[in-house]
Amino acid sequence: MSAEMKEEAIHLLLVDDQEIILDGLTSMLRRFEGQVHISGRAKDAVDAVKFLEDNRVDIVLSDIRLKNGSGIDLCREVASRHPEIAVVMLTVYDDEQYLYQALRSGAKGFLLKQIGAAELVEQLMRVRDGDIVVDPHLAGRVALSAARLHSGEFWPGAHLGLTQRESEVLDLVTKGHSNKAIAAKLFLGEETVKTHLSSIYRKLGVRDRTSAVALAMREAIFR
Amino acid sequence: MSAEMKEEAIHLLLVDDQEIILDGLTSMLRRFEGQVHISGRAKDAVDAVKFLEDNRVDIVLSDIRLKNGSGIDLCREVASRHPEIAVVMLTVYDDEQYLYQALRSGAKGFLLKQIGAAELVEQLMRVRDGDIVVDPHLAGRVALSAARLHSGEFWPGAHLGLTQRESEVLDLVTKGHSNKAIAAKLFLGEETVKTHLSSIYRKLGVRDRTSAVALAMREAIFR
DNA sequence: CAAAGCGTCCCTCATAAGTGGGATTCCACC
DNA sequence: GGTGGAATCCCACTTATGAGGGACGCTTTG
Repeated sequence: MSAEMKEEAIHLLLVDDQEIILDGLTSMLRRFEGQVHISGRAKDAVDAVKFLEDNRVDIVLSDIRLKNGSGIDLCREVASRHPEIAVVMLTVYDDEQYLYQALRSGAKGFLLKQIGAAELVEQLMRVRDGDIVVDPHLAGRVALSAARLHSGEFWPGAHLGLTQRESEVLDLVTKGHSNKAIAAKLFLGEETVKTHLSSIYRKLGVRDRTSAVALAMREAIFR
Repeated sequence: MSAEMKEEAIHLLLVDDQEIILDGLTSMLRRFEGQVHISGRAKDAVDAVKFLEDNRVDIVLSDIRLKNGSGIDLCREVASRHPEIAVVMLTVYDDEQYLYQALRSGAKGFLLKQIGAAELVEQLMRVRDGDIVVDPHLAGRVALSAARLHSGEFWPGAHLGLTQRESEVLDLVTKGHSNKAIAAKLFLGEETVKTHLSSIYRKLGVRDRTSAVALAMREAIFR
């Protein structure tokens, strides 16, 4: 405890287009004044970048969706202009895709807004110490995905009983390709594609590619 | 001003599963202590209903998405058990569909979380006085929709240049019907359906029904 | 090892889908 | 009173799609 008290407070910039969130964070973090210090608040990416020019900030805590440009854009901007400043995304979107996008854009953390105050501060301190953090609620799911990807046993649509190959085919169908084009892309005969499609229709309980696409997009298997 | 000061403060119950939001609202509304008073906070619909049993509450301010049941459920519950208590939805979902659903379920207001403190308090006072309020950001759009519906000049897909008939056809295609089935449903010849489809493809810039469906669903024209 | 599942390819056949013409009526707008 | 778009229908033609078979090699699994 005393070891941590010696360290300087983390300087934060809060970025969110909703005042409620800014207020909420401020009031949450007030209880941890020794550990975190709110340097400033911004309502969009432009304001945020401007603020970083002439203020000390260790971590930018930003929502994903902002008014002028997304938090993802902000990540890239900060990563290129101020590589020493970490950006942590704080969002309601409990979505793996967003997480991956954020991390690829240089985010050092991805937390959900349902996080508690103490936990938030703890994660911020870990980021300050060089860690990359992921919200515990997402971490489990992500690890599972990663494990499945590693062993090659996971692909979109697997939960519907589709094989990997069938998923590849359905994906291309969803993108509007003809059987011939799909065959060319996958280095297959057109007949093979048809065979796969027949299996897909049987498994999905549909009669043609149109319904299959509708189902795939509704269930968010592909987009 | 003095006339308003004479009135009693509005007793609020805040409902949201995110602590940040509860904290944010609390700290926002602290500046308006004479006009609003926070009776309590709840994390889900069950807690909220329980709280209403033995506390004075004038307005329930709730998110749409909660842990146990939605804010919509809460609306119905409160409307039937405590018709004298108004429920106001406060949400990030800037979506007309949610708005309509909430109002049909008895909500007395629909506000977006991006609202400012002063405006929030003003809207709450209007609800207390019997008004039904809609966030100004949504109100314009809603009025436009309503006007278009009234004059019959609005249908899904109109913004892409589709005619009303073409939209009907595309809708049925999206639902997986064949040209023949569509013709039967709309009392048309199959050729007519084909003619419409060709126009649709031209206007959407696609080559077949599969891509048209993908586009329609991606753009959320139909689902 | 045998069975099962997957992935690949092949064939035939029926029909659905899509194109490009042309035609008619109705209605609104200039 | 003409122009043009929308909606309807028709025909001829080409191509894509899907069903129903069968066949072969490969792996996994019991």
